[in-house]
Amino acid sequence: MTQPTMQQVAEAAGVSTALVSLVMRGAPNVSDKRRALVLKAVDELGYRPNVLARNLASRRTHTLGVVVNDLHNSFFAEMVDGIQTTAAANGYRILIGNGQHSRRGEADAIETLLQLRVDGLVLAGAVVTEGEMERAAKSAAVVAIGRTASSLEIDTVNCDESVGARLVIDHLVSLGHRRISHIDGGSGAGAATRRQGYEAWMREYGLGDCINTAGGDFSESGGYNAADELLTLHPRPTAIFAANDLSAAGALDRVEDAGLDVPSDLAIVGYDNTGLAAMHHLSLTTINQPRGEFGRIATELILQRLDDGRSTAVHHVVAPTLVVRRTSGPHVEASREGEVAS
Amino acid sequence: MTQPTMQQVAEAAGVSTALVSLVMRGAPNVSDKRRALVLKAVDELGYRPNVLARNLASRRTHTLGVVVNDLHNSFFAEMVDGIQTTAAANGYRILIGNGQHSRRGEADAIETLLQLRVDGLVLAGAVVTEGEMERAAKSAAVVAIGRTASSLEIDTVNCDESVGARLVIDHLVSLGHRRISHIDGGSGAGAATRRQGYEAWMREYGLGDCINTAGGDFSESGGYNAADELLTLHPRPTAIFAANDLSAAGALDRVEDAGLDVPSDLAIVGYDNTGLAAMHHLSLTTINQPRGEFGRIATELILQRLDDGRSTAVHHVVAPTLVVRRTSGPHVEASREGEVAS
DNA sequence: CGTGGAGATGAGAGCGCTCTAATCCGGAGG
DNA sequence: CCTCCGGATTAGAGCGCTCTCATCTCCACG
Repeated sequence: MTQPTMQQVAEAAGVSTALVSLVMRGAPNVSDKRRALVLKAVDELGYRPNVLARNLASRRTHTLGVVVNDLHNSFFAEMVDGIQTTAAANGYRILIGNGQHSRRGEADAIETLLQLRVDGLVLAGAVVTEGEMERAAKSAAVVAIGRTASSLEIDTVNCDESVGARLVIDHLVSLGHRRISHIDGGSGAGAATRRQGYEAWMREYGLGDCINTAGGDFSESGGYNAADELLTLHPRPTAIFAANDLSAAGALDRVEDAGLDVPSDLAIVGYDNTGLAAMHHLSLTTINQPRGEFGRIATELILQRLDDGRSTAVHHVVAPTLVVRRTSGPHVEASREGEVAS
Repeated sequence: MTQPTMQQVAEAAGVSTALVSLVMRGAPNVSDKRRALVLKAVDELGYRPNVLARNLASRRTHTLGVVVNDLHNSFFAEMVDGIQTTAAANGYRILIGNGQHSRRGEADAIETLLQLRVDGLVLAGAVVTEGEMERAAKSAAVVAIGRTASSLEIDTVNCDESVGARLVIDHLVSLGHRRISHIDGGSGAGAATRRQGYEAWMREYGLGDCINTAGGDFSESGGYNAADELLTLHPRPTAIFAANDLSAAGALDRVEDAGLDVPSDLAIVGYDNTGLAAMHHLSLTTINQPRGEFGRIATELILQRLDDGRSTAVHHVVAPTLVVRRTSGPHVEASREGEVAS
């Protein structure tokens, strides 16, 4: 279990440890002869550099820490892909810390990563306080995805939720909808901005009177209950804009239970473009956030601080896009006429 | 950006670095007076122990590496929770490496973690070769989840797929089904054992004649196409056992497109009990694997090697359970009678 | 054949911590 | 008041590597 050291490799190859170090780091000024000698020894001994010692001595880990708020949320997976790809392309490795969905867990993960002396830290959907982020920023380059930060030391990457809301309203209005209700995300991350965007764009279209928000909590059952509430309205809304896909799915359930047809009786639009939305079964119109892009940009921001020495904060805002699927369609007055006729 | 060291803390507190070290590690034989002195200095300087140096000096990292094959698969999230909880309870922290769904990515992640000198390594759904696992086992305690290993150095944790298949067949047969078809997972992990279990238990019930497998690939569209194929059979199967939830969802789609009712015309059972299956909209009967349990057991196996010095391999097999939801119900001959009547 | 200089190699001092062995200290016991 | 003892404290030698200099090679050039 005890591993060979650079010292042993040096002895086996008949050179100095400094030379072995150079070879291991791929330095250019090493003769082919010695390089071969060293590599042979490395191979025979099964030598594996001790990153701990290396990092300690070089005061640089070339490692980025990624703290995800919740591993269960597949939203983060693509983000991590983007981070990992960009990091690898620049000679950095990544280490993932799991926030376990709590502020405490997140703080622990950050601490662990900082103790390991990561060069940079990507906080994805972090719920820790800004103070904790600033504290972290004293030891590493920090970028937060999906939240704001006012410190000069912290960069951010966000999606323009207002644009997202606008895309939804634009889409629905162009389909002839006017009574567009919203199912919000309660106190969840991003819920407030989405709701504000909804209200702002409704007013922009002169539909201030039609603004109507039912309380949700980003969950399926929350969406179900909110839809239940919306269905009792007179006149009934012709479209529902849910704050995320899961609650849209819940709403869809409730609406279909009521015997209404989606989208002809009622259109439903979600948010996030999760795997769920793409399922044939649901085929939900939704807003897509470029998650891989988030990761890529976040990583680049860190690299700028690390390698280019930038020291002012950059706040990146990315525009979301609309993905049209089955659950949205032209407004049809059928159901209302039906009511009148009966 | 440069961080305070133990040296500085010692000076500030007017004690030796050795004493600071003792305080940081919570040693018992330190007077309250000095301890307070040290903690005060730590706090004022914002000192954070350098894990790199600590690990280097102590030759122990108290860190477990977790390599997940694919972060996108939420299957692993619960497993990681189990690992993390158990590890934390025993004074270990975890670091997650992402295999990026490829053998190469996995090998890289393993190498990174080993270079960091993790004490143990949990390979979740790993696709690396056994040789690579054995190589890793030379440097850390290794346990593989969801695959076999013959080395004495490697423990494993697996689910008994045969029992899973049996639970499904038992359930369907007890509901009166006989013509139970299978949608398999092609060459995916676990697909073969699930298919074999299906066939074995069908024979056990004397239903060898009804064995019928349509090729899938663990995907939604694969399930859809397989169901398409199964619906052309005469007589048509009355139940479908899909190798995972996603293909079950695809099958469900196809079956409902055909105007058949689930479960009265055709029952559908999935496998894995993913979040998908739990959705009200699908409400899929499926097989649950105790994922958190996997993680817990895997971690305990590692701790046994690490702290108790076990040196023989242990292969743990866990039993899955059946989760009955909406998509399975008694066999009703209605559709067939309907055909006869027309 | 001597010389200069660029490229290749080596010596050695840390990096920040742990850990062993040695030292210190205060009070119980004589 | 001295001795002794055990807990509290410290000195100092590493852990395995990097990095700065110093040194050594070797060959083109005069």
